[in-house]
Amino acid sequence: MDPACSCELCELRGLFFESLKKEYADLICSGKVEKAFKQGETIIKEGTHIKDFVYLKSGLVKLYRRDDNGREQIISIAKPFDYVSLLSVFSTDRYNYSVTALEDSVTCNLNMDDIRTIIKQNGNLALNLLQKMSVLADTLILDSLEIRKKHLRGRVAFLLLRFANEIYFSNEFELPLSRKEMAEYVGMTTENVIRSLSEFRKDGILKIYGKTIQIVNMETLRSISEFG
Amino acid sequence: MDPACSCELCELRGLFFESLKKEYADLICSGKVEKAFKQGETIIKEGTHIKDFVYLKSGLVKLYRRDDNGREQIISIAKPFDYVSLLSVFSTDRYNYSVTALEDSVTCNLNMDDIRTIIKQNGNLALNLLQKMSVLADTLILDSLEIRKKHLRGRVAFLLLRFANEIYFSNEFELPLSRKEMAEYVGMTTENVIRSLSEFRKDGILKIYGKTIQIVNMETLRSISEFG
DNA sequence: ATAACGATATGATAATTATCATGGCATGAT
DNA sequence: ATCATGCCATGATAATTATCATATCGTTAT
Repeated sequence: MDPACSCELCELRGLFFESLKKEYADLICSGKVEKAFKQGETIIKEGTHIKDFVYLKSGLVKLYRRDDNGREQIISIAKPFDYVSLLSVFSTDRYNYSVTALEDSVTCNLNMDDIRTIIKQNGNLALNLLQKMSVLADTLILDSLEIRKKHLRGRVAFLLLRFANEIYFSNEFELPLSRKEMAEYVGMTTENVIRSLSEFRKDGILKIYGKTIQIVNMETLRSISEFG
Repeated sequence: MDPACSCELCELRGLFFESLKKEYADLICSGKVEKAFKQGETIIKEGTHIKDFVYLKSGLVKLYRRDDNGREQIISIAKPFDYVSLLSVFSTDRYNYSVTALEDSVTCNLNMDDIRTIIKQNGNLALNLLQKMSVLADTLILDSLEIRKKHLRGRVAFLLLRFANEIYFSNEFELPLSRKEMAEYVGMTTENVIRSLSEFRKDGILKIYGKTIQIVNMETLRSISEFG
């Protein structure tokens, strides 16, 4: 094995390498490129030719599209272990969304041709990928339906709960999104995101210090998210 | 080859069998079950254990979820060649949506364990499935974003165009959905679907005879869908 | 035949949400 | 320093959409 290849130590290796024989793992590993991105930097640009299979080692990124009027629509927030390029990567040769870093992030890029070659010879990897892609697609679709059926306050509550419980695992966190981006995520206007946050603050559900949010009353927030 | 197995003649065989060696194709083929459903019948019920890999030979079906308030949300309309169970099938052991027939339909059900076994030994099939799943997921997500950014009239126009141009390939067709179901698909109320249709009729864009729709002015409908 | 029901349809009104205007407060550029 | 710019914030108003009430029509059950 290539001694310069540290994939065996990578905290993500299980996702990929658990299903691969050593020789294949080495091929992937030696072909990989790690890239670091600062907050705000573009990782993938919509319309770009797909060459790499990208996953996120650390940080936080947003996937989004720009519509005809130049407005952005955020598709999802991806955290480490998520396969950033997974959706488009097998369906087309160009990305149909962009990805930018919400926090300083590190990606690991694997060569797409290598991946294809290995899949053809390795059924376990294929099943593994099918499963991950299936989970991802399911999640995105269910989230989308979930958000759609809520009122504005419920959408903002939903987002805050997501950050608290599934990303930062804390009642207090710094929002990685601007108010505008939150609006782009849940399909409402910036003003109404701000208004909802202000109302939550006035009702004693949150404390807000700029981008830092402290959830004071998790239960109420939860019931607003479910319907209130 | 099993002489009773007519998969070689199936119009769908290309989707599956083009990537399989004969021996595997025979295994799949002899394990398949074809099922016929009348309009309105349930094909898959949310929460049910997944045993089969289902695809649609003929007809038209809706995929939908029931939310906590008992309301239905339609995820998509699937037409022949679509892999009805594709989304959940690799991610979980239970369906998280239901499928019912909008028209008389025939499905072909393959044994999921067989599929898994064969994928492990057949990389081309795996890549083929990955690609199809990727396309499907992409489409669902982009459609969802597309619908979300439109006003109500635009959503109804979008739906009508979809039926005319991608399903029935005609300016005149019989709606496979009730007004209520159209509303559940695009996230609006039944009354407003009806109102939009009535307005299109008054404006001379459509002729409506119950469930039969004739699109008189395709261009106007298209511009309403895009934004108007 | 008649009653009951669900789908279609329309209007009036209420609720929700977007848009527009304005101002404060940071931050970075000149 | 001050200027411009991009968030954040709030209020007033307009637009959009949902809800409620009511009626018709067709179908099915009795």
